[in-house]
Amino acid sequence: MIASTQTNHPLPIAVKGGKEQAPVELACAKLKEAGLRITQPRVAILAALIKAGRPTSIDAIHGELGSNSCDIVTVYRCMAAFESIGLVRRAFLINGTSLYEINLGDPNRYHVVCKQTNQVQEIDAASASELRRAVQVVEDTLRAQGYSEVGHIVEFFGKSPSGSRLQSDAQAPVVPAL
Amino acid sequence: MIASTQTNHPLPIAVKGGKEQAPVELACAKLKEAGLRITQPRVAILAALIKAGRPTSIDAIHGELGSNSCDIVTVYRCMAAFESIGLVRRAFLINGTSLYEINLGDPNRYHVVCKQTNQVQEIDAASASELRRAVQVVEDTLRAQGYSEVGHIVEFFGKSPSGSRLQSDAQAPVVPAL
DNA sequence: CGGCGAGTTGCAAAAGAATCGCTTCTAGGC
DNA sequence: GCCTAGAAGCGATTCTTTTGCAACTCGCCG
Repeated sequence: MIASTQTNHPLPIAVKGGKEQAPVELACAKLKEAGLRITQPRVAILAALIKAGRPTSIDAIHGELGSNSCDIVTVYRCMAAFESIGLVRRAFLINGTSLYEINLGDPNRYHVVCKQTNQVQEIDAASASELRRAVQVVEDTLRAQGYSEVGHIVEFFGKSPSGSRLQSDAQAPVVPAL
Repeated sequence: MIASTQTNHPLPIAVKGGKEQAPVELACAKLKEAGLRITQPRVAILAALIKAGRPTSIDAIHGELGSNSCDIVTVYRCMAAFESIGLVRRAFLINGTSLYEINLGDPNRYHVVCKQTNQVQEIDAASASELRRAVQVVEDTLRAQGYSEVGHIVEFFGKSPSGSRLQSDAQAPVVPAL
């Protein structure tokens, strides 16, 4: 069950603006739109993703779901499904593992990941948009060259000043991103 | 350039041109410079990397070394060592595995990887330099924010027009890397 | 020019991340 | 309410990368 945080859909907030819908509902709408079923595990996973609000590991999401959660394999499969319909975006760590972030339609986000804590922070808007533009140029060029289904990975890494302070902590304490 | 400073060798090929040093020698010089030993496996690996001239998988490099080669674990360890001193650059595939490319001092390269064949192609110079600039802006900003050891990953993916033609071939056979 | 020792390698085994096969379950259309 | 294709559960597996430890060797020193 998903508790009282989200009422049984008489659409309390949704209808209001006609446009602003509870994020989970919006995500579910996208699921349906893509012909995927809205199942209890999927809703829980989406809720966890939305609640996290930042790139999160499969393992962390699975953990977040609590003891009554679904199998971790299901999380893997859901993420793959979500990614294929663009409901989530993937971010990469230097070790090759990936994090997932909900995508409800906003423009691409770019992150910097602390080498020590794996804490994720967003790149400032100005730099990000310049980056977005440069990436756009490349992708357009590639499409012009005949490439299809063009995509990209962009990640930044560094020792964050706050990360250094926390470096004794094995895992980021302030931000349980992982 | 540095030719005269290191004539301590019989200089087999190197002397010939008088200025162009064999890449392998250059790489070995970098090894020594970093305080790492120049061993037979390392030389072989570097030679393979240089011969490849493009991002190559650990497995492929190991295979390239032939039957009299070193253990694949050694290739892993050497790559880690080489990367830590900047002798190689790492590129990433969507599946999280990585490729390694020799770095003898030239500016950062960016690639597009075919989703079907894993064929790697370089991004055209114009786009690449624009990208480089945008990345530079971000990294400078991060350093200004207190980040250290800043680095990044940038990869592009897509179905290449040639890749579609070759899609039955498991591994890229023809591939003019650039 | 032979010995010594820290750095390297080899081999076996382990650790992880992600995937697969197959059975059972269920969302949601009829 | 019934039915079935899609989804979830669970165990086992694949594949990449890492680790532990003994043996080896590069290259500095006497």
